[in-house]
Amino acid sequence: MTNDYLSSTFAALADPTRRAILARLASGEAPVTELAKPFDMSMPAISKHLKVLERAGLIARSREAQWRPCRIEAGRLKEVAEWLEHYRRFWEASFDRLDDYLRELKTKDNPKEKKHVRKQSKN
Amino acid sequence: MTNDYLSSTFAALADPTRRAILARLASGEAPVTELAKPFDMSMPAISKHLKVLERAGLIARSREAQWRPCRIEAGRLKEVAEWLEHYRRFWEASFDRLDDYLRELKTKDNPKEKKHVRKQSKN
DNA sequence: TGGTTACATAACCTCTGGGTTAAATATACT
DNA sequence: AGTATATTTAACCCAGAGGTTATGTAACCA
Repeated sequence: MTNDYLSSTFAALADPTRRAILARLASGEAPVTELAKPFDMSMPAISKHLKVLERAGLIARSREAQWRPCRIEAGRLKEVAEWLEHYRRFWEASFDRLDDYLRELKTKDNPKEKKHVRKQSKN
Repeated sequence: MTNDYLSSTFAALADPTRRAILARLASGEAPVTELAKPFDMSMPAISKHLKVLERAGLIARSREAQWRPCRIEAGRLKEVAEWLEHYRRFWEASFDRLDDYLRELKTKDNPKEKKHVRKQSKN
């Protein structure tokens, strides 16, 4: 499942340095040295971050002489967006409407339940 | 900045158990024992996962007798969605149009550049 | 050929994350 | 008061993440 990828994608995004690198790459390809400039961090550290991003499928690296330009690879970000869509109603609906939704779900599934709804196939 | 929260939110979402818990909670409040049922895992492990989700602001817990019902708290998910929006064009635009975009960005910012664009204030 | 630049790999350290079992706490039930 | 149920806390273990310095490799330059 796409499930497997989600864990490594989220893990990769959980680091501010890596998110900053992605933000930089959003304005175009860049070689490693340039990506490293904003950070007070050794090159190997940056290299590791890039490897994490690459393994997570968030960036791709090519070769150009002695440079290794990096660019954003958007597929996994799209998967994250799709995963998030399942929860959109939680922040878009007004709270009242959300309550309505849950109450409806509850009574439809298990009319006698009072405390909490029972497990039901998710998603 | 919202930046601080993003790291803990993404970190919380990087675990499949925790995402499954969120998926379950998407269909309504549930107490801890019920959340634990699908998993071959000790209660303290679940308890820790819930604490991570709570600290990340992804769930909230209340009290009801000896139960601690959990529910989704959508604010942080919304922040993730907003963060993602900055990258939407990367998976939505056709590749040609993306190339156009980057080329335009590049020439506008630094007309003489050939290999790669220079650093520029991000986002 | 030798030096410089760009980057990766190796070896190491430390801290945290995710799991365990055992014990504590809180509420309800009789 | 005494037991059962629900949940958290404590103490521990181990693997992995994120950083370091030192070293290796590859391409360009003179």
